Amino acid sequence: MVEGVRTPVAQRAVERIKEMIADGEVGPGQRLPTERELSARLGVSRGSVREAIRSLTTLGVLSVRHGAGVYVTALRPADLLEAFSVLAEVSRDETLLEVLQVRRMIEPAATALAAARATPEELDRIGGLLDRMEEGGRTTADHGADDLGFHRAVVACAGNATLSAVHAGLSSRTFNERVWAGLADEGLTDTLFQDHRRVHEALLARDPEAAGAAAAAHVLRVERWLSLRGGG
Amino acid sequence: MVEGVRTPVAQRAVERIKEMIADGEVGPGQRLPTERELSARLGVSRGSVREAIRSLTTLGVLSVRHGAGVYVTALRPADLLEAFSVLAEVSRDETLLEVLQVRRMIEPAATALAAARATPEELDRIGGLLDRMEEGGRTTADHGADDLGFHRAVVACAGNATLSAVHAGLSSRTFNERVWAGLADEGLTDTLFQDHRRVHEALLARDPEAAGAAAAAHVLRVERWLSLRGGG
DNA sequence: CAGGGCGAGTGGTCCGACCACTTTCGCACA
DNA sequence: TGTGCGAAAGTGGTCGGACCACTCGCCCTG
Repeated sequence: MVEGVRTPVAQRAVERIKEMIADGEVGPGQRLPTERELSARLGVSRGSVREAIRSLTTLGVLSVRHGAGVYVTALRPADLLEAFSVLAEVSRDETLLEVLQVRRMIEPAATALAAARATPEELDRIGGLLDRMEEGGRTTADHGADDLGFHRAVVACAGNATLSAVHAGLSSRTFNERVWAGLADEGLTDTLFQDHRRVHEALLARDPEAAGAAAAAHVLRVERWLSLRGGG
Repeated sequence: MVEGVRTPVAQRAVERIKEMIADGEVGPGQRLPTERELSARLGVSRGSVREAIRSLTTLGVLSVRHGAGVYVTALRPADLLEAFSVLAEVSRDETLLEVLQVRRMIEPAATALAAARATPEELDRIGGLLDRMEEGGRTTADHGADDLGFHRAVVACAGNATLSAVHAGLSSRTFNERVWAGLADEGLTDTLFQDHRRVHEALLARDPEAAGAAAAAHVLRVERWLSLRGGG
């Protein structure tokens, strides 16, 4: 025997469950066998089954309902990418620059798409977000959160759930708060507000190019601030 | 008491461990306390601690070494986005169109960056990939795998690990194999080879715009084929 | 027929035991 | 004195069983 590779039981259980889904034994939205039955069928302890389920739940493949059973999710990108948001959550400055660089690739294109596809209601709602954001009495932390909401709303208008999920993974509230606090120190809050208005106007005008350009300028502003602050 | 929200213990354990990392109590590469000690410190059973660890391991935040301990990963995007690759693995056709749309946003920009940053060695290697790919005797499945390698190599030249990780999550070998098989049926294999060559030439010429355009055309070709096949 | 309650079934959590693996340290040997 | 090996301690891996918390459906009651 030169095997040498001992795969953890829980890991194998993950594979087996994934197979059950891939083979169509259980489809999206359907219920998985009981933890106790899976335990018997896979020949592993219930604890290991639970670890496997926990793993797939974290990935957004399964969804657990206490007392009711374990279900396969709809397997939509949004389900699978929710976990993905830890990235921006634990990343550090060097990687934040990388993250922003990727956002600068995505957001302009997404915003351009939004200009073509956004519904009047969506545009209205975005305008409302901006109005509220510019009201007095809001902290920089609020601004960071509002900004996040604004960008997500815009990207959502593009009508691509995968895009929204990826974008969400590249954004984070805490990071945004830091950025807005930093930019406020330099008196750039109004400049950022203007960036937002410019995007909104381009969306209202159904002008993809202008929308994309406005979004690119906005992200670039943040990116430049971060790189200067980090470098010097 | 109108609380009503009973957070699962294991979930809270996840939060606590994430806090430990966010607060710098344990940094990247460092060892976490023992499962048994965490169990005591968090006031939950070892089983629940294990589920929490399993969850964070799945996310790429922790790494477990049997008999040696649990470690925090380097927390590089590549670590955190590995899990992300399940997306392309279990997605179905409708979402594949969304995925391709996102790739069409990313790849041109990434390829343009690569034109500016690629080292001669990298360009050489990419040329070698293309040579091998165009040799005789390769199946369409091989072509799909080769294509994946080509795109990943190009994106890697951009020098942005986050970008590479996101791109990897949006690509999948099995999907590529299907596409190349389908396109081969329509005699388009050579057209795709030409797409690749055009990208490579633009990289060699250090021409970002041409590189981006070539990449966009390539992805668009695949996207169009998929949407036509899906629609009719 | 409608309402409510009870019970079976499911996931949630805990405990304690033992196995598999890694690392370390001290002893015996050269 | 140096070195290599083996035992032991410590860590994660797995198991089994027990009990709690929650959901749902059946059945009894009015």
